[in-house]
Amino acid sequence: MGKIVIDENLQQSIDKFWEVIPSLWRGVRKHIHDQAVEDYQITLAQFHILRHIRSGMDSVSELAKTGKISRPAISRGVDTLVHKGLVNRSTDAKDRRHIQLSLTDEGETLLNELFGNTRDWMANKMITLTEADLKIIQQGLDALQKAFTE
Amino acid sequence: MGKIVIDENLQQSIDKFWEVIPSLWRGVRKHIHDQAVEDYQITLAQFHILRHIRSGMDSVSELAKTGKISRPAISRGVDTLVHKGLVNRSTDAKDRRHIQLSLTDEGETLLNELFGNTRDWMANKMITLTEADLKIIQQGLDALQKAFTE
DNA sequence: ATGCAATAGTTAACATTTGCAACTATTTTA
DNA sequence: TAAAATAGTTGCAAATGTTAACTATTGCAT
Repeated sequence: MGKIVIDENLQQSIDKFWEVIPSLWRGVRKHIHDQAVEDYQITLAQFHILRHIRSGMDSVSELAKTGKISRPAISRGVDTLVHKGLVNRSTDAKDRRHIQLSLTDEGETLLNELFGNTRDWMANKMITLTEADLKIIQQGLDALQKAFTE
Repeated sequence: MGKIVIDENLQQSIDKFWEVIPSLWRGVRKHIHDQAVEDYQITLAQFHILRHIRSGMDSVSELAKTGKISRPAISRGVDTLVHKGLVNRSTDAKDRRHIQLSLTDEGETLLNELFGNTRDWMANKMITLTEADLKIIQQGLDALQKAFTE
């Protein structure tokens, strides 16, 4: 964690990251946001709860920790999703403090549609790229993943 | 904007994007957030306003449009930054409706420190990569940029 | 074994933030 | 030149977040 000598190549990679990723990510989020809000009447925060539940997180505490957001806030978000019929709460026999969260069929469907539409939107943009470009993108993302998840 | 046939390579690139970028970006944001809030007492929203002002946006409307956030919200965010002495407001002689935004020296310094620290943090992670990996990352980001900014 | 600490979740009270609508001031346009 | 559009701010209501307090359950230490 000490002082680092940053060589030119490394510096350029970081610069490029900041040049590309924030605006790209903003665009993706905007697309999802518009879809979620206009077509499905859920907020972006609620969407992220759904997304994380599908990715395997099944407790309020877990969602709060990864979302860097307080438990009460998540608890309320989950509550509205339950009222919308998108999420189920069920008690865990192993640990009766724990309330297991899962998507309803409707929640699953909604998320699949949202992701499907977003994937098509992204594909529409990326269809202009060559096969070689696509390979490079995958390799570049792999390298980033390797660096940032250890 | 019609139906698209998504070939395997394209599909894999999109999958990889979703596998890597959200969690990576969340990590970066968390690092910045912790820095900004704990060391400089500004919120993440305020940080993004500062960042966009430095990148050349000099009006409330412009910030609102790219930030996908209402003008009143930006107006208030700018107001607190002005009170903190990080942003200047000045009237534009060419168009007197327009209030030009700029960073004060203090705002500039704060942003430089924040970015510097974040860059060091990223470099610390990426120092494990080979020169070839770094080149691939740059090329991959270039390709993504090409696809998503038309 | 039992009592104390920790964990999971919710609720209450309060503060912050956001968005919509309305308003002023200025510029564009028809 | 009158009407429409644009830039920015402010008031108010709604949504969202945080801390503190509370219940229920489990883990642990003596």
